[in-house]
Amino acid sequence: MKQEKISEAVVRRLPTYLQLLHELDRRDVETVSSQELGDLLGLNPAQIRKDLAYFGDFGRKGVGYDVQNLIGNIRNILKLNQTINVALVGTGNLGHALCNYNKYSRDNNLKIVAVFDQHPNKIGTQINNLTVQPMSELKQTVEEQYIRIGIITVPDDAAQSVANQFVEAGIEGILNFAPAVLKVPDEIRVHYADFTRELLSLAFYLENERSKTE
Amino acid sequence: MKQEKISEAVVRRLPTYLQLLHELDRRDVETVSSQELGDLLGLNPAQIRKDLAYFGDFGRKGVGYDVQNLIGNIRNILKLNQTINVALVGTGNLGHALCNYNKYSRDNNLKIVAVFDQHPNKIGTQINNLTVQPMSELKQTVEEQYIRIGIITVPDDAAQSVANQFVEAGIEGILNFAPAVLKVPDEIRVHYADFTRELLSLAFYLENERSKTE
DNA sequence: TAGATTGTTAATCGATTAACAATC
DNA sequence: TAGATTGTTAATCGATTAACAATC
Repeated sequence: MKQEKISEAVVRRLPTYLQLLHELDRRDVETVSSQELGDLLGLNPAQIRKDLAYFGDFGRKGVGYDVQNLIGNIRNILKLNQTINVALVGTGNLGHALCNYNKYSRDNNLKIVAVFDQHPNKIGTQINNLTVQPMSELKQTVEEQYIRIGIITVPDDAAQSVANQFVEAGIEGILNFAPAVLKVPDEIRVHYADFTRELLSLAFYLENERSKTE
Repeated sequence: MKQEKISEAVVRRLPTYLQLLHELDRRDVETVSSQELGDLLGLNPAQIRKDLAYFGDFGRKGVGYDVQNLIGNIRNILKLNQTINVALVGTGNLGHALCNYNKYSRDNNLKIVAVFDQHPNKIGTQINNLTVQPMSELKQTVEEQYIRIGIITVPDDAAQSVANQFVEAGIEGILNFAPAVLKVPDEIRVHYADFTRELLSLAFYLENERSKTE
């Protein structure tokens, strides 16, 4: 283990590793080699070893990695062993989907603990035990509940305004679902979960000129 | 313009460019330089020029890029000027959200034209003018409706099975929302829109040890 | 014309992969 | 011990950035 700066590419692979390891664990696989992981993920085994080695010596020479042990280590790296509170703004379909989608609170400790909306007729309604709050309460709630991550699921034209309010409230990171580029201070990290980007770039790779009779 | 192989990184930036250009167009901006685009997107202007130059000479020296003209060109590159039919499997919250979310059919021509679910009690229900169909009809519908892209919004343990059926039906690309790594033939392209990855990697960047009294 | 900005080549930077000594 | 596989260094590959001639 050496303390270099960890590249973003490395960090983005960690959740994928974790996902696969959880699956292997469910299948009662106890040990896995970088070669096997590479095969399953379509990655170079050297890359996997190098990625993991940034954070510690997790493997055993001649043996490989202990699945449960590696899961624990990656969870630690990603800070999933502590509870991280999350706020969500925008209770449209997508917001609802995310609130209900507790997959990400099953294995990790990221929890949506507050939900906000700008629409007066949404305020006060219940989503999954949470009462939709007005935007005016955002700052206070973020502070009181130690909320560290904000999720934005509002229409694109409202996204920047919500981001500003999150920043103002002292959030550390933003996950933005709106198809908009956000401007925030450098110390705030924004990740984009904008599926239109994925969908559009997918279209690029389609074959040209499929004859369509119509 | 030169015909090299286009790297994935370049392709992934194109939707972002397009997004911003649409916004500039709405603000009646007629011309934009790579410098301005770079400022707005946090990218190096040389990179933007180089990205665009892969596909053609879209700019004018001493002037910049005509916004509407560049929009048209990028739309062409991404094949958004033809209608591309899309199928969706999984009518949970997320599936509903995507069906209703017609943002991506406002500016581009990717259209969800068929919806499927495995649950008997979902079949026959209506989502946005579309009748939920059983999985048994997937192959035939894909063929009849020239569906080229499949979206997967089922639970992770069902994702691979759905992917197999999409491949079998002759789909060209898959957008997978399930937190699972899919195995498909090389010629099928899979993009992941798995927000848990984004959320988990975001957690990595949080400050350590925020003292939480509780 | 003078100023601005492209398209592109060359230089730099960073990330991936290969190779192998260490060792379980 | 022999075989396997790590952790890590060195080599390669690719992507980003700088620089600048071409030209609007």
